[in-house]
Amino acid sequence: MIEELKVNYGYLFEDELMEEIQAIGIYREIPEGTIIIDIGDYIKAMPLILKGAIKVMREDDNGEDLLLYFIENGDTCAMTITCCMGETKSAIRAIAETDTQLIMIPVQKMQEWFHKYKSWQSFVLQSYHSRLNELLEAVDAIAFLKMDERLLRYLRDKAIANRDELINTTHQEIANDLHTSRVVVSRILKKLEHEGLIELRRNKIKIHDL
DNA sequence: ACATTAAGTGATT
DNA sequence: AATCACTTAATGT
Repeated sequence: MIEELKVNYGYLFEDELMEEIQAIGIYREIPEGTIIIDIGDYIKAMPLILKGAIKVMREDDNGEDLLLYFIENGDTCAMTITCCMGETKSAIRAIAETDTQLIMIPVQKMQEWFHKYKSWQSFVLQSYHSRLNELLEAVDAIAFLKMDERLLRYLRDKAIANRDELINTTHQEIANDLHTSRVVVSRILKKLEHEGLIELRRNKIKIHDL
């Protein structure tokens, strides 16, 4: 566990901060599919991801999901950062995309460190910045890309998050993430297969050139 | 062998 | 791009 922390964050934080993280942070292992943070939850801790990936979803009025982006090793959730500033509820849902190892940092500590450690401050700001960019990309994708382009992007993102070109999912699940229907997903996937970009099997999609 | 769930397809809006 | 209705294929019991 200490190893994982070193590998992912050692180069970012000074030794003193690393020790505080180890002393204060709560290590957790989260199985795939677990809801880590749900919409409306008050956030009391900030996760530092050691291993695995998390998908961040938004929900519409009808309770339908839409995937915003994936977060991976060495990253954190931007929602927690905003929430730490005030007493806000989460506007997103975070689900473990794969089995995930992370360290939970109490919000109070994360505020304290913000003033105490320069490296922590820039890490938080940097994360916030990249999450915001990913969010804008997600908006662009929904607004300007056609379904086939969105789907291809989705597959690539998912393959990267999982660090595996063989994706394990159903067409129905993809449809849910992209907020479309299963039939549409099946058709586009068939098309992509004919173009030689992917390979389809039951519950599995292999991506050829990442 | 049968039931269940995933995926493929034509037609319609 | 969504929905319906139906078929076919894969998998579990």
